[in-house]
Amino acid sequence: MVRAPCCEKMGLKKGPWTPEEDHVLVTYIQQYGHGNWRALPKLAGLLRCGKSCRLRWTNYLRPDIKRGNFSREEEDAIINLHEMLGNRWSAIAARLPGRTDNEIKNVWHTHLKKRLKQNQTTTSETRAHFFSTKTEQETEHSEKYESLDCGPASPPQCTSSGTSSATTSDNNKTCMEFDGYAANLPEADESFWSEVLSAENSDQMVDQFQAIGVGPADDGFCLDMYDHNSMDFWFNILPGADEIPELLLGV
DNA sequence: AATTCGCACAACCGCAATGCC
DNA sequence: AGGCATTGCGGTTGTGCGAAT
Repeated sequence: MVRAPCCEKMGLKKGPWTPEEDHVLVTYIQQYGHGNWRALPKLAGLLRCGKSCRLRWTNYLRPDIKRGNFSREEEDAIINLHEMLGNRWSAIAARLPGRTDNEIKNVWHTHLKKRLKQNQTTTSETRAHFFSTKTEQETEHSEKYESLDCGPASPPQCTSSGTSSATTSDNNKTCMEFDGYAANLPEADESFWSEVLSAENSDQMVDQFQAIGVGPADDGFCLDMYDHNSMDFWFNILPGADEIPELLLGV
């Protein structure tokens, strides 16, 4: 048995709020606060359900709400937070003063998803270029990459469609999701760096790692390369390399 | 000028979490 | 501890409006 929507109760109004209703709600809350949302509409003389009043207040009428377009900084923040938190809109909103979860959700679905998709297309072109120019040996490597335990990933908690991110660390491997697939990559420990340094094109690779501030600890760089924990990170470094190091292939 | 289409945003719905008795 | 009421949250829908045809 499905619970009937609260507003189906006799006489309760649905749909867009009128300025008069807004005025009544704001005046009441300013005067008495909103102790009990369920009781509020009756006390304020509104023909709305408490849920509708709460939503109207939290998403639109609250005095601390910042109206108007999102700045580029805010959009970037949403994208970053979404990468970290997933669709936890209220958690994202908590980090963006004056913005509501509903507003952020709308902006995400109308603007940011598209923006992300465009960026992703650019990245995919880079990847396509990388794989189209690979040598025979690299082909072998990329086949290995493609044959990693890369079954479709379980529904990603913190990734949006098509994006990538590191998820868990397990058995000394870091699991990465990449366009819906998961790959286990090794931890970047000392042996990782010794393999990098002994690779044929080590100078080139080390240059590229160092360019982004990542490298072996004794070279004065941080070891925590999984701060850069997306496949974009790897593809940004690797296009210039002659081959993908075995380590990155999880071999 | 009329109609269609797509976008943006407000509002709703249902489930989950939390609080209270 | 269990049941009910309330609140919070995320997904989805409805509506208004401007652009395109």
